[in-house]
Amino acid sequence: MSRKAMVRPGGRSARVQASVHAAVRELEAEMGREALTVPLVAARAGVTPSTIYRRWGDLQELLSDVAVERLRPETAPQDKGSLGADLEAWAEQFLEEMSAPTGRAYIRDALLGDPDGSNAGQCSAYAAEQIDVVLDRAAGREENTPSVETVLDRVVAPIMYRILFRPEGLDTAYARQLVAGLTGSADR
Amino acid sequence: MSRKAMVRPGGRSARVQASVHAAVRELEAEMGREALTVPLVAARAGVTPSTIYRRWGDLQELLSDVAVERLRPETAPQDKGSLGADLEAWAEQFLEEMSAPTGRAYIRDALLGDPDGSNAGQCSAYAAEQIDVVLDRAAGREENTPSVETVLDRVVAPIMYRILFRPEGLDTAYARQLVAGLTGSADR
DNA sequence: CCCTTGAAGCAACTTATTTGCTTTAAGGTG
DNA sequence: CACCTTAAAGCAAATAAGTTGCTTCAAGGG
Repeated sequence: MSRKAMVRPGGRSARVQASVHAAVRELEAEMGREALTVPLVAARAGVTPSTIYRRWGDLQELLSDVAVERLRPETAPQDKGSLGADLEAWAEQFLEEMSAPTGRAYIRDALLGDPDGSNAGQCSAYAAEQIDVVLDRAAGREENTPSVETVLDRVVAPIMYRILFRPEGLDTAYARQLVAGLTGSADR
Repeated sequence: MSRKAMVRPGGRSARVQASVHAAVRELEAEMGREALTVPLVAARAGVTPSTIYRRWGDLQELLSDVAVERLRPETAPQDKGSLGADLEAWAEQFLEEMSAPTGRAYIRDALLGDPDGSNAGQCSAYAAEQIDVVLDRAAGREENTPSVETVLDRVVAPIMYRILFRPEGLDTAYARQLVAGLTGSADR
């Protein structure tokens, strides 16, 4: 979000940004990600290509911004009554969303056009927030809780690693197994 | 390696591929990754741009191929006398290589221009091979060994996750801590 | 209400990418 | 060994993308 963050909040810039993002989403849905080009997006957004080049630099950075928006979780994690059950449910859903073809495409896009790593950092922050909610809830129940860091290392990282580097045979059982390994041995 | 794999082994194709790869490495060293373009690489390699476009599709796929080559480990893991020490040494070195700016760039490139995931899979296979050597050695000493999968989940995945998503404050202590968590509790 | 200023539009220009056709040379065949 | 076959390379023309200097617009501050 390097450039986006500098945008003036209320006026024309905001409208341009919104219409460009909307154009990306529409065209992605209509013709697929492969078919996107800057001039095409510009035309749909009613904007000149140079506006996009100047604000985003290139297609990848624009897609990265849009991808991060789509990776933002929409709902708080479900409350299943215990830390183990909450984490399990969250991890399963996370794995399912992220390992689906569209999820993987968003992750790749987010990483891709991200010179300074801020978009990738945002993705990780989303996961950390969700985990934080689960852990706070468990702490409220006086359960023993691992740290957010530990959950990131033991659950999130393996899932993401496999999605990115070994996309074969990923299923929700894997997510359950990771959570079990964590709650079972109660590390750290 | 989708396209590269189809190349006839001995003849002109192989020479072209070698000279294109060499051109990428030279130009990367001389002018930096940002400055690379297909026409530039082609000129250095003594080849027409259309050759590159037809064989690799675009600059990203070419860079991805080259990046994977550079991520291939060059030496077998050191033998430090015990599983814990071997894993620790390997993990430290892995983290240092991968988290250095050039290592991160190669990882990103490898993931980036990799439509079918085969280059990313190769990266993971390299790590798995190295770990396999360490584990075999430990088994030969009659030590209790975790599975390769476990080491990937508990050591490699967290390191890669942090490199890609949270590049702040990574040091060898982190690698040691991951290995300690694994050998200490002897999971699975 | 009028400046200031960052961002958008426009247009000319440069560079990259695609494509049809021709030529080359590796590898197999008689 | 000369001759085919064929995948891949070269070439060049055409299209498309990306860059840039300059002009115009409109939000926000005085």
